[in-house]
Amino acid sequence: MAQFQAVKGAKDIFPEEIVRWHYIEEVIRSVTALYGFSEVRTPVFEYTELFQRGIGSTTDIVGKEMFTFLPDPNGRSITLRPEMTAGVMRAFLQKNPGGGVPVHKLYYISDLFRKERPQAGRQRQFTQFGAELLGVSSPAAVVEAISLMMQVFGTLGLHGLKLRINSLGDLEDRSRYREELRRYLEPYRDELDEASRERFEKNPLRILDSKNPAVQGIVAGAPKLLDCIKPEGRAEFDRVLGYLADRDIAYEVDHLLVRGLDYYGHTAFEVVSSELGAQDALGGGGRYDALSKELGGSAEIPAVGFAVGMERLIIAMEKQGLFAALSPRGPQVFVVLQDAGLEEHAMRIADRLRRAGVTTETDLAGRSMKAQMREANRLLAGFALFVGQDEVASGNFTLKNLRTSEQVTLALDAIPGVLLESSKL
RNA sequence: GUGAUUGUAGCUCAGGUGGUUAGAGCGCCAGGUUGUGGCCCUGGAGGUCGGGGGUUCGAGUCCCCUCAUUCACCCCA
Repeated sequence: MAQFQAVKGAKDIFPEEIVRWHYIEEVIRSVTALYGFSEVRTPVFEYTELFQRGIGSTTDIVGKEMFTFLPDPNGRSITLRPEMTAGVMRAFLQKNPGGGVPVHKLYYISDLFRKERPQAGRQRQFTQFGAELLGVSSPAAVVEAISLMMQVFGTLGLHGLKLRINSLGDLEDRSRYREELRRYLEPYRDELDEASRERFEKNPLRILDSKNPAVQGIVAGAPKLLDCIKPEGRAEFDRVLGYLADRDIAYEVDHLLVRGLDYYGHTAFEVVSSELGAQDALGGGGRYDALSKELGGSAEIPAVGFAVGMERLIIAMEKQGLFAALSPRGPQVFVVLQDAGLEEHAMRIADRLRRAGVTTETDLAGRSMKAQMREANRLLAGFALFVGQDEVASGNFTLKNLRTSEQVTLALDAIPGVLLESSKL
């Protein structure tokens, strides 16, 4: 029988890599705290309609990438969450049905599921760190979200990132622009690729971010979305840009940036890294004021948020050598026993050391002393404690410092103190 | 869903035009040191050559199918 493998697009994470996750998570928790964000956890699945309404039924995510199933024959269709924003908004609305609540600042580090073909920086189960600011979407709020995201990157030591930003305007602006774009593209219709021709009908804005060089050439001369935005919207966007400049956050206005999810409006942004290969977006976000009503909320709740791909973050950090300082920590002591007959003594001693707060490893496989010493070395143990007939009889034990190779003989009671003292250095 | 790529020991990989018992490095185990690691030396274990079918006297090598991997497209974090 063939051995089982992890499901396509799903990854196991072992201790060597977990230390990286812990490190990044720690940074995220401390930086979000600086900005007053608190963690939120929502269910991994939601009713399918939530995503259809929230993300938009014409998007690829909803159209072909969701893991959807029926829990029982007559049950409602359920979907493993492909993103977090819709779920967080749903949770918020469910908790605060009447609205009229103060601003909420929430962050999450959560697993998501998308049925895509895996490739570099893309998995079917993946993790996003993200933050949502609910109740305001003022220029100050937008900049707070962006600056939180950038500060996380900065604290992690990432460099060479590019922040791209654009305004998508409101619904009216966009429909006006849609027509203008169609008028511009009409003459080039035959030169567009098949996908773009289809988008011409359904969602012409998405032609803008095509990767096809021929299409990019055509699109380069297209009218700009920003020019179709009403003066108020334009003024707000300029304030966002002003605040960013004030904060020394470098950005680049990208007229071709249109986010793929339907709920975005006004300011949208993304951060790309050249370390990532084809899937170069490290994070992205924007305002989504329209989402709350789309999900049945009684009032429109202004909101801004962003999401960052954790696996991509790890790839980029790895490429920049930012994990070098993460040194593995071994046990403070390894209890080495002379022969298997002393196992009981060794276990008792290990127990005593652990109760005293000393991280302790011991041989569990009844192996030779040489093998035990090798194991101690492999585990990067600080000390070896020898347990033999003589020690048990006399109550005095040999403790060897595995860095310096120095040995001392000590009464058992003195050992925890020595070990705890030495690990402070 | 489409295209390409790769699949040989636990890991990283060698194995011109098909030819006898399939190799290396690292790792693992043991010994050299009958109570002592890291270095060194010696030895050992470990392989349905992804799976199935075919061509052939003979297939790791050639052909077909299949599964899996990786990268890219689509799209997105």
